[in-house]
Amino acid sequence: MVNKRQPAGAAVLQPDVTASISRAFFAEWARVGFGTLSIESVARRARVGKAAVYRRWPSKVAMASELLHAIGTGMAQVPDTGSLEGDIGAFLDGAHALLRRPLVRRILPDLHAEMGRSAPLAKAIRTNLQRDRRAMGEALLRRAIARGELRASLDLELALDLVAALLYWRMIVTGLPTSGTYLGDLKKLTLASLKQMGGHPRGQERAPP
Amino acid sequence: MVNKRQPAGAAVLQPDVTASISRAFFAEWARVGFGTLSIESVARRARVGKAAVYRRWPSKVAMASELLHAIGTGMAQVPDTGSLEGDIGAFLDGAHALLRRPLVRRILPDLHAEMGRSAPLAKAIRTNLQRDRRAMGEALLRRAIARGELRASLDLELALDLVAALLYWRMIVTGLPTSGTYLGDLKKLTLASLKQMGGHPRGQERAPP
Amino acid sequence: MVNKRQPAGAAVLQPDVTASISRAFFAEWARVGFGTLSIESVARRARVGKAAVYRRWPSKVAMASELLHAIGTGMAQVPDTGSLEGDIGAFLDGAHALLRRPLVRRILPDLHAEMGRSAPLAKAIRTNLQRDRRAMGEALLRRAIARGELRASLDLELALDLVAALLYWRMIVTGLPTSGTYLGDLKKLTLASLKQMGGHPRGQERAPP
Amino acid sequence: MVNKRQPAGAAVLQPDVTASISRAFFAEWARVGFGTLSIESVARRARVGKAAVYRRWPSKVAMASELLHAIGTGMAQVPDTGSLEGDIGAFLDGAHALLRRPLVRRILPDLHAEMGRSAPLAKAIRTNLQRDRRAMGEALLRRAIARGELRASLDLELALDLVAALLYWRMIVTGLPTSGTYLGDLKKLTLASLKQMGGHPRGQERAPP
DNA sequence: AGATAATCGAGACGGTACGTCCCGTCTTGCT
DNA sequence: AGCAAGACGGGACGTACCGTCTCGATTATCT
Repeated sequence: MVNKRQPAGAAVLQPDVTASISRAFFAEWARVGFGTLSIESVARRARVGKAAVYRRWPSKVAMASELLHAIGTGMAQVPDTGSLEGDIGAFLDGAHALLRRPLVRRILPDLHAEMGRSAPLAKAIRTNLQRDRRAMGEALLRRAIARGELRASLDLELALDLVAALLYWRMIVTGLPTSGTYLGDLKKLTLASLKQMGGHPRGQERAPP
Repeated sequence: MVNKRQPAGAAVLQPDVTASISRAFFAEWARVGFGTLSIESVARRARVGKAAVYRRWPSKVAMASELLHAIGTGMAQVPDTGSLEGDIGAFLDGAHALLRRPLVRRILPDLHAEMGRSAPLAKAIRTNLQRDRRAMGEALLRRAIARGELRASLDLELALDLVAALLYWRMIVTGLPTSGTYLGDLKKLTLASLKQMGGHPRGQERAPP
Repeated sequence: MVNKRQPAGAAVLQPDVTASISRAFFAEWARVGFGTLSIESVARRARVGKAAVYRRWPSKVAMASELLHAIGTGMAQVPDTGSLEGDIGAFLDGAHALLRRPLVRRILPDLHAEMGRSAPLAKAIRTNLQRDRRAMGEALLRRAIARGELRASLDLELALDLVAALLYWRMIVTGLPTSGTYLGDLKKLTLASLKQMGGHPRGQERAPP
Repeated sequence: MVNKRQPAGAAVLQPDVTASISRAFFAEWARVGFGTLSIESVARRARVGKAAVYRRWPSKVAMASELLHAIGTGMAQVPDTGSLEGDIGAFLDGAHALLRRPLVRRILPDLHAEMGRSAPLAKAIRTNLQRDRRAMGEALLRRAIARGELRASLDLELALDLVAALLYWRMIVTGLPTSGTYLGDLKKLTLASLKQMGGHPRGQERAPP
């Protein structure tokens, strides 16, 4: 048995207090935005003293970095359905489901805006979340190339942007609705565009019938 | 004869004060974000009394709406170069130049985040700026259809998203650099993708050589 | 003949505007006190533009000095009834009537307070008003000495203070009421005290019966 | 056993902050007058947040009332030297010393002026300070009557006014200096005047030799 | 009669203070 | 030691006025 006594009267950060703060943090973020977000309001919502928050994280940015990291680790799931069409479909379905959650819709653009302002936050997010997601996307594309579904000459950078950009733009930036067929059409467009990438552009220049 | 007399001794808001406030407003926005932006700091930076600001706009949101509108009106320029390739190139060049400006890079994602929170701001922006830009984009595509460069069956919604989304994603969201060739490759990709839209997807399914 | 032409089309400060401002000035002074008194509120009450006030006086203190001087000149009336008792009675009756006026009750202590703060105001008041009143009091006492009603050896300074101090203290400082008999008793006390001044104090030391 | 527990973690107003505010309050009062006195300047001078002031007193008047009361309680000292001459001398010496203090010279007339304007302040001061001082004065006079030094028939009201009025008038209202002999002469005058009060005025009417 | 210039009201200007609210830090006393 | 409660210095809120300054419109004099 481990004799790991705390130095007499030593208390330990209580996990349920931490969890309560974490929930309150994201709820408040979604409600008022990162800039306006105050530790005090988080503590109030978590029914916790302010000191309990500051004992855990030194700042708002540190709090966001750590909590987002904890969430993000389980998020970059690689599907590998066996075909490019299946992989793209699964990826877009997942992203669609994620971006439909109100909390995410509110927090994501705010996070990107704050990253433009706070270098530490930007670094933390880019190295912890975006890198993983980008690596996952690259793997997906390389598998398709290996299967012969895509040309080896395609521009990976551009292809990755293509896969991610449209859904984000539609759902987060424009705020327009994604009608029943939109997601399906988007899948088709993405697939078709990927397939022609790396080819000779002249081939497509004939006027469509 | 115009009977446009002021009511005797009426003082008038001075244009140079308005201009100074406007400059300070955007500078502060870029610096701290919309949520944290305080009227007091704007007035201080503009070397102006707080009352001079409140005399002009009742709130931060009203201020943003009007000032962005004033800026945005001159922004939705339709190029009409005579060919789809030229139009797309001109549009992306313009957007690229715009998104390279530091002030815009800071403010744009913040604006989108705030629009998700403030319905009045969202409405003002969407009806004043996005509607115009979207209309301009539609006109561009319809001209290309009329010229026979694009199929009449293409999904306009999706096509518009395609044209706008990638550059925004790359420059604003990921924050990654747009290398010398990136913009050119993006133009080619956009053009090729547009041209195949509305066609039978099966035709492109043959494995690339 | 004096060739004192105005430079063609010269306008002149309108007397009724000046009078209206003067009335409003004292009314406002009585209402809020000198420190809180603002030119703006005076102009508002006088239904006059702010500039009309500033065109006449450069400051609040200058305004008070000039207006009080204009009022005070007609105030230091020497009665000369032929006897000390008559003179003292007349003086105290006059002072009593003056200090009963609400405007005076309000303004006088405020003026004294402000004089302790503003050297220019203090100088203006002391040389314009207090000097005259003090001279008048001295003349009154000297006449009584000449008549043999008072000793020549009495201390003029102290005697003057005695005549003025009690009524001011009672009416202005303590704010207690001056009952019907108070003023009469005060006259008797003042008279008796003056008469014994300058004499040998031992004479009065016998115990009262 | 005293059950005076605070409700768990209750914070308590810090006495040194209160003292700092009090000092700053009187200093500012003496500097600019009660009307012009701003809470903000008091807080600034005390190097304290505005909230720390408002946490203690709801208004300027309440602040003045309480602080003056706190000061005034230790002020109404009854000397009781055993003789009227000694008592009067001690009282006037004390008053002289008090009225010589610059802070008092500035604040006192301002306080009286403000009392004419603010009923709550007037009530607070009259019941807390003036009542005590007046009671102390009455006791002094009654002792003298008991000793046979003064007539029982003298008018207490008038006598009290006499004792207090002259020094206040001289030092505060006229602002004239109190030369070396002035205070001594004043004592003699006061004493002599008191002794003759309540007697037959005719007895003193014979012309002084 | 017409020209002219100072005075008039109105009000925008840069400021300061209001009294409230909330921030992040720090202290206190209970568990 | 961890916890809640809350006082602390500080800063922004949006309003109300401050004294200064700038307007057209008015008005009284002088040509």
